[in-house]
Amino acid sequence: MARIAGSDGEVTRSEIRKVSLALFAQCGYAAVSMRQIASQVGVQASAIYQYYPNKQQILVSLLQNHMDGLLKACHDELTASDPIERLEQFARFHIRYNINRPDEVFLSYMELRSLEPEGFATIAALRSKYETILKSILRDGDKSGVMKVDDPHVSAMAILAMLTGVNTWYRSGGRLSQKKIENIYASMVLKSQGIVTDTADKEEITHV
Amino acid sequence: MARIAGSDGEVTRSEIRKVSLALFAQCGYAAVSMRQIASQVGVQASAIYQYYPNKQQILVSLLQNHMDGLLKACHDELTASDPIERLEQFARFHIRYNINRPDEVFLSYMELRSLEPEGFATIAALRSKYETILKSILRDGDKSGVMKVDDPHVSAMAILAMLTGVNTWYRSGGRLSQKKIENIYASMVLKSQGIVTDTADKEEITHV
DNA sequence: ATATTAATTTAACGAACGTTCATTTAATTA
DNA sequence: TAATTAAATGAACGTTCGTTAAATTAATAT
Repeated sequence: MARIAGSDGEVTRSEIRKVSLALFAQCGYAAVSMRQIASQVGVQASAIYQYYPNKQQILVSLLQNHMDGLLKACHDELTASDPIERLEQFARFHIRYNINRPDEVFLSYMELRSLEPEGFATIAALRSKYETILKSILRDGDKSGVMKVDDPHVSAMAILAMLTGVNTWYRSGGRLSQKKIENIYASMVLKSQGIVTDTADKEEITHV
Repeated sequence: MARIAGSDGEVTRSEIRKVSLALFAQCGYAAVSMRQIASQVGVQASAIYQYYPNKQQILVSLLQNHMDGLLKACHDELTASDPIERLEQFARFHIRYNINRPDEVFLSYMELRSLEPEGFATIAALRSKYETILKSILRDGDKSGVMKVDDPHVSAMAILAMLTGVNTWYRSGGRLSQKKIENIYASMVLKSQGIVTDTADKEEITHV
């Protein structure tokens, strides 16, 4: 056999992406074989080489794609100029965007180590760009006195870790709605940087 | 050749552990071969089987060991009875303990997926035990009114992710001392749960 | 109808994998 | 000193790995 009736390169390409993403996230890049991917796509391993030059490039392409989408969406959603508002927008955006892309996020944080130097540099630069957005907000908020930021770099890392961590426990259809989760995390992020939210109970705070 | 002059089983065993830990953390469990471990230990691959029945058991043993140590140390350090003090003790302990064991922590969070069902159940139970310690503190603090905890489970996950995240950026000999980092994180954790720290600047908070 | 391009197959490559086994040498015990 | 145990070796097992090459069929363009 050779070409199959009804076969379409674009469909196969996107199937390879979908399957690779799921398998890499579930088993880890190194533990997944080309034959495993091919099998789930419904094709022989050699067919994958029509679309990607090698296994490594599948990973690079997936990560590149994710980071590009993240940066673009973030830029579009951060509309406020006030630092506090911007921080809240960032927190809510990060939760909302990542909670629906658990596999991409997991890959982005876990498989940087599987990248060869060139791909690593590319992806690390994109991540750094994203981190800088948050650091700028924190620096602005601290300078204008509306936040208490001990160290912008540490705060940024702490906030990102906290927000991204939602993917370690959240499963759709669980006890809490995405909106509720977004609210809880946004509130914790603001409070962690010395911003008092207006969710009533203000007397609680003055007991010290 | 066979047995080497001066060879000692206990030394080799601990070398295997040390090397496996470093390699698993750096490359991922699946990407590391028995020959690779053996080579760094200075021995043939077959010699490893004198100490571990298979590759999987090396990983299980490393993770088991780490979680046991973590739980034991945590139990010893959490001496306070006041919820706020206990939360601060927990935050400081988690940072201090984990910051000096980056490889173990990385493994514990990343390679659960590499465990076969039996090992997975064991390690997951230990982790759950640790998480419960933090959840109890948050529940106590919320009930007695000294904290504002939206949801103990979410707060616990958020705090743990935030604290554990320090290992993604901290490198010894960097700009900040471990003590300073501990302070910053402890402060953020307390604030995130509605506790106002006594680091002055209280008027900042009342501006809302 | 024919030629070309797209999509896939089958077969094969050498290398590396985890693991087992029989053997060999060093250290310890009797 | 002889027998036993401890610690390691080297060769080999069948399997799987990523990747390449040539062949084959389907769809499209001429």
